[in-house]
Amino acid sequence: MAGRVTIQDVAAAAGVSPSSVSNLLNNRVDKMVPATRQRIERAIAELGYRPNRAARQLRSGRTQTLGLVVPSVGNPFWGAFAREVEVAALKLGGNVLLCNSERDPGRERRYVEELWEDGIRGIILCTSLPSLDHVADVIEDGLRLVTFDRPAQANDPRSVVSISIDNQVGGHLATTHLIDLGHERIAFVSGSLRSVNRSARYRGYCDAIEAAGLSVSEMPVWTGSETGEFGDVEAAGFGRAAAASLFSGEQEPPTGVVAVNDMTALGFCRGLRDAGLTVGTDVSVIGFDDIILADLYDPPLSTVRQPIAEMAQLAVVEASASPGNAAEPGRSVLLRPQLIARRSTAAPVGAVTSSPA
Amino acid sequence: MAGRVTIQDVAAAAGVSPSSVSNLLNNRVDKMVPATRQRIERAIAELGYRPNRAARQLRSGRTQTLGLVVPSVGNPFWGAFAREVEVAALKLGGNVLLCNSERDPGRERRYVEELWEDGIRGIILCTSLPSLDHVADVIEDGLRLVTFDRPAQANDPRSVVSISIDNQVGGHLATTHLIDLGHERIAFVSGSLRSVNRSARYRGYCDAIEAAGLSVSEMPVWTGSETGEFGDVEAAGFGRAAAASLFSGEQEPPTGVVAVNDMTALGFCRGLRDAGLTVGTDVSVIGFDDIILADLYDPPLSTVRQPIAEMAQLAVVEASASPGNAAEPGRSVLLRPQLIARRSTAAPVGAVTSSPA
DNA sequence: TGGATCTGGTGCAACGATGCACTAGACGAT
DNA sequence: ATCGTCTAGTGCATCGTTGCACCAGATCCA
Repeated sequence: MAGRVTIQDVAAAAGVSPSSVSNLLNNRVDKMVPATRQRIERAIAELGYRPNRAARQLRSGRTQTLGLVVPSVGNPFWGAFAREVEVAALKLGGNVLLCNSERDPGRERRYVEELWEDGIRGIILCTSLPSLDHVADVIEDGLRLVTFDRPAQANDPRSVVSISIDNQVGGHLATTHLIDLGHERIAFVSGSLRSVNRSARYRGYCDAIEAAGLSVSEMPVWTGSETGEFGDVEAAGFGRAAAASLFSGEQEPPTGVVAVNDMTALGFCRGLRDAGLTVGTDVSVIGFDDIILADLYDPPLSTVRQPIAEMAQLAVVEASASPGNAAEPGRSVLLRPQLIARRSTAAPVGAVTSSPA
Repeated sequence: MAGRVTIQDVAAAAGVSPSSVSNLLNNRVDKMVPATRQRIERAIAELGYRPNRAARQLRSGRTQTLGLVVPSVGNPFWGAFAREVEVAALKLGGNVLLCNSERDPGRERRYVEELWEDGIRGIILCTSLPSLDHVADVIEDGLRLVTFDRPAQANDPRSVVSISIDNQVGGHLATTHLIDLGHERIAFVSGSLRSVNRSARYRGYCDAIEAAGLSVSEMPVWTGSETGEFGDVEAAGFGRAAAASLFSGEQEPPTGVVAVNDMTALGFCRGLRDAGLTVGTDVSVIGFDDIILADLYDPPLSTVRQPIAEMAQLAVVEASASPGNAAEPGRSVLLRPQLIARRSTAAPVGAVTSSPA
């Protein structure tokens, strides 16, 4: 039967006290003669001893388990991220408790509090809310909170670590890509912009538009209703609705579209097809995230890739940081996104860059 | 500061012993006068008491945390399932520890053992391996193992509960759909068939083919290399390779294709496009699972849907079953899959059912 | 040689909840 | 009054680990 060997058994086998075994286990080896250490290590190996987590946590108040709060692992982007987080945690000997917030601030708060009360001291919170007020109490109590996909805000609690790509650069990258291809009427499509990263992407879009000598005010920007749903599952629906709206004939339609993420972009593509248009030929579409389906789509979707594995690794390290370096300041890490050009973007019909007469 | 109130505090506040509080907490209320019970409940509410999980687990050996072992949450199907599992666990007051096996039997075993040794007594294992030998020890020790997406096998340990759709029916459904549309040359595309559910889907395919008076031996069946990779990420690559192979001109190509899952189907569609063919017009393709992208794809992918939410709910209930009803036998639950016809399937060109004259 | 200092380790009381074995007191039967 | 029985609730040892406070023995210095 597994899980039966205790620290006492190891101590007896090695001819030392349980305290010494504990000392070894907790790296208090400075005062221990090498021979003793080896005896204990031998005993541990021979008995196949594994410390009891519950006892450890009860006594020390610490745990190797991380909390991961994502909007929904049902969304391919978050699923991919969750996987990388688990991989990274495994490397550090930790586990991951999975929570789906459905982007509901109330659920976010409840999860964070519950995890905290269960003794979990490190949480990776994937939220795009501008404020962290709803979890401020717990942070003050000592929670190591790492936010992902949400750049730091001025009034965030000091200890918070933020990991994100530079969304403004990403938005710029996507938009410039379309401009370089020759597009001059470029739409921006998103659900509500009340999220930090979305508005940053939008800012990057605006910058690029202006830098090209175009005027944002003349561009078709579709941001759903400001008060509407925020879900990830709904993102595709948004995109579809946006396409229907922008190509309804009420205004001059765009030749290029920057979507706030791949799900929205995919939905937009579907909407284009509904309207009898062809993606990549009639209209260029670029997304954001590079989810697995982007490359599978027909046509393969151009997008801005987030370095998910690297970010997950960073997040796990920060969330696992030993409380020893308690003075460690909060900070913000912005990684650089990467443009992935595929077939959903091309020169606009009749553009200068297309085949010569 | 949260998590500070102990059972002693509650006992003191209610004027009873800690034992009585514990009795209430553990539903040993048969011997307790209602007034006492109410006093305790009041105290709990007023102090905001929450039992310490670690202490509980240490003492009782029980925990509310479930282990979930999926091939990879990066795969949209597993991501969607994981989400539903978490939702169901939440309803029962439980948590979910996430593990990605990458379909590696060694990792599966290590995860299961580790979870067991950490005191977790219920695990939902998403595996397609024909044998459960690699985790038999732990099951014997008392683990409540629920397998998902893997129908029970004759020599499975008795206590194992299996939850799955009826894959054979699913394969039959998909194939019959194509036959009904008029197809007579129907391929089956899969990675290795060394998995229980895939071979069941294949059996359903065979049944349907034979039932239609056609001959399986004349059908193009593509199953990758029997010894090849098994991954979910690779599934799309398989599909693409299969399309390249089946339309290389070496043999008469199929007009309809049954893919073993949606990722493979999507990859196949991409392969068709590589070959200059149009999905739904030149070739009909049907997948399996109904992942979120199936409906977004161009054209929307016909598929066989698994009732994920219902299955997740069932799995969680079984994995959380109190050890009280220890005599409860293992069993197998097969849910019925549902055909979702979309635009990737249509009558074959020149078929009787197409436009007359 | 006595006392200070250092080294390598041990003793033990927690951490917070559990649940078996027990009992104080009420009640009934004789 | 004595004894049994029942009810409602309590005492206490225990789960496995931790880490502070302590200590025996060796070494050093005057």
